[in-house]
Amino acid sequence: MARRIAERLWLPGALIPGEEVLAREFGAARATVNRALQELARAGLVERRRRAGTRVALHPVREARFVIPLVRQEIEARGAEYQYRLLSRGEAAPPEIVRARLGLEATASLVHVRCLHLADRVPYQFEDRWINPDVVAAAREADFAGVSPNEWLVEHAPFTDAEFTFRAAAASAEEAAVMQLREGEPVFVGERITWLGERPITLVRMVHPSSHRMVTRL
Amino acid sequence: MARRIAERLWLPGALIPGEEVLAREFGAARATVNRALQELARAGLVERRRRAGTRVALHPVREARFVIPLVRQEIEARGAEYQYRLLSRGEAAPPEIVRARLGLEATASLVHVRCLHLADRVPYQFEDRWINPDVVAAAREADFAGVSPNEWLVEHAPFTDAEFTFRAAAASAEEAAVMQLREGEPVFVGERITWLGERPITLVRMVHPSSHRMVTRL
DNA sequence: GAAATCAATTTGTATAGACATAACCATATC
DNA sequence: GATATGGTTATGTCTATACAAATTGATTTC
Repeated sequence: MARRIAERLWLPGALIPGEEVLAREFGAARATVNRALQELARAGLVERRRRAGTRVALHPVREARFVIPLVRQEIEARGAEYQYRLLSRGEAAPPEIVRARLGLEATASLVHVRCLHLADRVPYQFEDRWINPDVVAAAREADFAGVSPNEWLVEHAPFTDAEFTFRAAAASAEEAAVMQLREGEPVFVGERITWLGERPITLVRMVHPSSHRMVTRL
Repeated sequence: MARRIAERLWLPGALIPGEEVLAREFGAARATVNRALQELARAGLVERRRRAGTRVALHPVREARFVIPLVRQEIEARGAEYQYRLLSRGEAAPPEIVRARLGLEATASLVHVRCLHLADRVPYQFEDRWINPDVVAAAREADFAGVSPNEWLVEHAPFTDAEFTFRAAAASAEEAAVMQLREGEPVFVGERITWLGERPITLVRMVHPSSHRMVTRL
């Protein structure tokens, strides 16, 4: 069926035969045709609606999927040597922008960790993280000297929801110093917020040098 | 089952009961349990292997999914006015870097289109595209004056494979001029290559000002 | 002791059948 | 003519059953 769409045997917008008809044609059970069509729908090739039938997507709103591994795995997968350096660790009232993004009270106090991940001794990612100790109490005791908060949280704080943001930005003076860049140089910034149910766990800002590439195939 | 994992009732790395046992426990058919577990596996929460069973993922390699809509839809979805401006259109031998990325012969000649997408009269995306007329012959006739190559290709050239790359870069002199930025200012660059089977269709470079954000929730 | 073989187990996938659910469409009602 | 009503139909999802495929672990063989 994917081939028929690619070869324009079934044109965009066209209604394709019903599951029962296709099942008979392909000599398969309707359940099997259903599974196949659901896969095509997930891939964005067709649009399905009850009673209305299945049609070839007019504007295939495809989606790209990016795996989000641990930094260490990401670095080691490239065959590079991984190093971790803790820059600072403390507890403080977060800046207004962080507080608001996490939807916290004005009185909230968060664990703040800044650290650096290196690949072959070159700065790869600068991590600036705020952790909510009301949800992850153990974060108050963790010293993050040996294990990065990234890995520590995977072990200690499961999450149910997450939001990712990616953008380009100019390196701040601090980021430039840490990453061995010039101030104002473009950097690739990822931001992630995770929740356990309704409660925010952590907000992390991950800064990469502009040589960084996020790639995916579909 | 997702709840059990989130609540650490089933710990990371632990082997969870077999499908048959779970089916009995939940009062469902094994096929249903199988579907549920396959969903959890796709979400990266568990890892499954035949005969070995299902275990809770140690390092939940989650994946983020970004929908890749048409620029116009993206802009209109924000409630902004969409405008399109064709900057140039021609046919030429591509620069070596483009040729190599597409895996083409040195003699290849490609259709080259440069255009601008605006949101509320502000430059939103600069599109620099190369199209392979050997695969999409109609591209030689299309003038791209009214419809952007982005939308034109969706209508005229189905693809089977695609590769997306995102990164931060410094605006070139040309990009800065077109996007009303200063040269060297950070820009968010997306690059997409699509293929029909083995044959490359198009390579597009999409440049956004640094205010652009790519967001997803999971 | 190492390698080959084999049975058991768990997931993967297919089947047929059933009912649920949503949406379209024609008809009836006001 | 506008609004309800209900039948029809395509997809959504579940059940029960069967067999395939992969991998483990024990056993046998050399």
